[in-house]
Amino acid sequence: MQARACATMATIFEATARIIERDGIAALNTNRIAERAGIGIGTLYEYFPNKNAILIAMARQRLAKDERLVRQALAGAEVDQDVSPVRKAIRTLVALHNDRPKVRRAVMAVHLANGFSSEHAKPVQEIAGFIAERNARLLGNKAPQLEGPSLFVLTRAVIGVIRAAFEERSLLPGTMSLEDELVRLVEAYLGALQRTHTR
Amino acid sequence: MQARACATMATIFEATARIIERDGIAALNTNRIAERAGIGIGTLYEYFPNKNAILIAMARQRLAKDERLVRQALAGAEVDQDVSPVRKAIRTLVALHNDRPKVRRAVMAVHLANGFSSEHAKPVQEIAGFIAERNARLLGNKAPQLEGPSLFVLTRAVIGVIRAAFEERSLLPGTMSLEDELVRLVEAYLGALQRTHTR
Amino acid sequence: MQARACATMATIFEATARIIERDGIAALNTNRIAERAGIGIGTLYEYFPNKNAILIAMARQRLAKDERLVRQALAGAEVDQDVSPVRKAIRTLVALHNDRPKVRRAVMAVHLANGFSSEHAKPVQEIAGFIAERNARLLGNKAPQLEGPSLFVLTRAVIGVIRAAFEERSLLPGTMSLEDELVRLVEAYLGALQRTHTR
Amino acid sequence: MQARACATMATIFEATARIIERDGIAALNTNRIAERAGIGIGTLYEYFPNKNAILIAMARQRLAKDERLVRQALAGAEVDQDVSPVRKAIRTLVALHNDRPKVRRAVMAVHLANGFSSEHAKPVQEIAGFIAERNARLLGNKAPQLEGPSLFVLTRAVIGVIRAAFEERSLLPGTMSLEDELVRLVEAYLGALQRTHTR
DNA sequence: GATGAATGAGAATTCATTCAT
DNA sequence: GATGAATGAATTCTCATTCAT
Repeated sequence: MQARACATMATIFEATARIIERDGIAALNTNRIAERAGIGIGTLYEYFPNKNAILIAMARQRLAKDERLVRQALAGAEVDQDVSPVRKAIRTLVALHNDRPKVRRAVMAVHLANGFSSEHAKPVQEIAGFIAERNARLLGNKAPQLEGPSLFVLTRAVIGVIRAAFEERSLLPGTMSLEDELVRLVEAYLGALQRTHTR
Repeated sequence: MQARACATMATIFEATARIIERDGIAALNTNRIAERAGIGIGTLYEYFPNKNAILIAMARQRLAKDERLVRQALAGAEVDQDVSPVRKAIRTLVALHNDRPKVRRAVMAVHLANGFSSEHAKPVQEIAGFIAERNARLLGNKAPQLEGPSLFVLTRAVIGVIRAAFEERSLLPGTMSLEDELVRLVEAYLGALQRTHTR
Repeated sequence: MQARACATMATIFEATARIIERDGIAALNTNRIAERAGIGIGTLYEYFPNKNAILIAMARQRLAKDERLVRQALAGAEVDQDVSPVRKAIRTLVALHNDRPKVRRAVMAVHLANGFSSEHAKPVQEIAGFIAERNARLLGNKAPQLEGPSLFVLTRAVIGVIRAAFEERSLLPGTMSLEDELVRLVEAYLGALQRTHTR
Repeated sequence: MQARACATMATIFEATARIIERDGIAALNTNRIAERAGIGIGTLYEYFPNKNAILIAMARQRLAKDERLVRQALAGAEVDQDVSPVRKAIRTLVALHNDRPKVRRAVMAVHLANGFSSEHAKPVQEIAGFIAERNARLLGNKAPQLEGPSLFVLTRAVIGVIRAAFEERSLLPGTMSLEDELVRLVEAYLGALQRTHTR
């Protein structure tokens, strides 16, 4: 019963994603979702109170996945010392945006438009916290103080760049240089913070 | 006749802006715009082929204004040596986002959703170019090479942060710290670039 | 469910017919149809993709009825030898045009304007085929060769006259003479054909 | 001034015809006519009280031309004895329908829909009258009595066939057989009439 | 729990026509 | 006599949502 419900929801999500990918978000409507999902329109409303709720649920699912994968990547970075955790995190973040980018964009736009914008930064905030903590451990009190405004700026800068890279269909996403420059940006900023703090 | 047409367009823009501010973009429809603008619905369609076109025109007007003001600010920075051009540019950019933020957000979202995303970065690109040039002048060949990926990353990081600050209704926009941290971000990145380049 | 759907479609047809009869085709619009049919406008669009489709469906229904009735009449003519099959067919055809002539005219005009003009001649073609076959049976190889151009000319002449009689609101439709003259026209032409053929 | 007015009207007619030919009658609207005619919309309303009036005037102009040309053809037939007047008339009639058939169809449909259907048969009526008279002259009282119902049937049969040939985009219009069969139809009918009358 | 026919408020857009210049 | 900006009634059609089965 619970499993059944989850399966139905997954079907609804998949149908929605496919419509967005093929025909754009403007062509998305509840009847179409139900049809493609192979369920009755009434059933759809059994699972979601309204159309928007579907999109928002999708966005949240995605953000949760982001968080999960980023955590995993950082945990892996602990072990695998070849790559810096910053680079690892950024690489994961870029990869996440590569997964069904059109759907991601559309779904996030709705999520945002509905005022849940703060939820967006959570996964990145996660990383930042982790890195700050790690730095504290390694550098002691010489660690950059990552909090409040600086935390905000760093995290939003990173997501801002990644999002722009995908939205503007620039050629960057495929390149290594996007990752390189983002790493540079983060490390430069962290360095600057640290210098201020130490002084 | 030309002046008249411009006035009508301005009226339409103003009506649209007011509706967005009061009732949100979901409540925006052409009949309402015409009504609030005090013109016939037919007249509205004499000026714009469809609803979307109004929003896109507004976004473009806004971006043009951004560019103009940023240029002015940078020109002023030449004279007034108290404030660094980077800070001056960032201050202007933040100020621009403070002007009717709800309208800006809505209008830009449509502009973006219609595939004009590349136009968004133009004003910031402008600044970056100016600063790069200035640096080249002052530092000679030690100046950071601002182009391609690094130009992209820097500009999108800045807009990303500013946009997030407004969209997430954080308290930053009012504070000095947003500006401070952005300046730090930009200068740190430029510094890092320069170091790489020189080495 | 199937029966229900048919009933709804019949209701829509009836409402449409009544509006055409009372106020003319210019006054016909989907909202009015739905209103008179006692259904929601949305329901109407559940059954027909657009306004035109309703009119075209009506025309087709009518043409199907024509064919059915003409077939019946010809079948009856086999038995009842008092009246020639030509006269019987023409009588039926005239009668069919007498049934809601205003609706018929309007509906057929749309059908025609949408490029389905070839469907119009089907019922008459039917008769022609029947008569040609009968003649062949009775007269053997002396029967007039009714095919290609001559079939076209004969059938369109008959419908042309009947349509004109109704469209021009002439007094003929009520009279016996319309029928008499049409019979004369058909028999004269068939005779001429036969003579050419025999010679 | 008078000449000027006629020229403007001709321009309006030509613009209307072109729009009908290119985009169909559904795409015809007064603003477009004015634009294509290179005149102001206000000017158009100086010449015609409303949109329909334009189409009706065009239909009438065309019918007048029909009549003129048919008269000329018949007059010519008096002299040139090689071709029967019936054939000559039919040939002219077919030729007339070949001239901008799409425009003719559209314009006549409107003319008809506005209740001027009786005007349609005038040119053909003309011919019929001429032929009847000629027959009377040649055959004396043995001539077929062409009047009332028989006149109606003969004339409408001919136009019905020609119109169908063009509307159904049959291949006939190019062929000789259309003309041949029409001549056969008319002569057969006239012959039948004469036989009845004589008996 | 599933269904899907029915709904109707509401949105975009058109276009014949007017009238002040 | 010409113009064309302005008009707004009217129309088509969409789609989120409901509710009886």
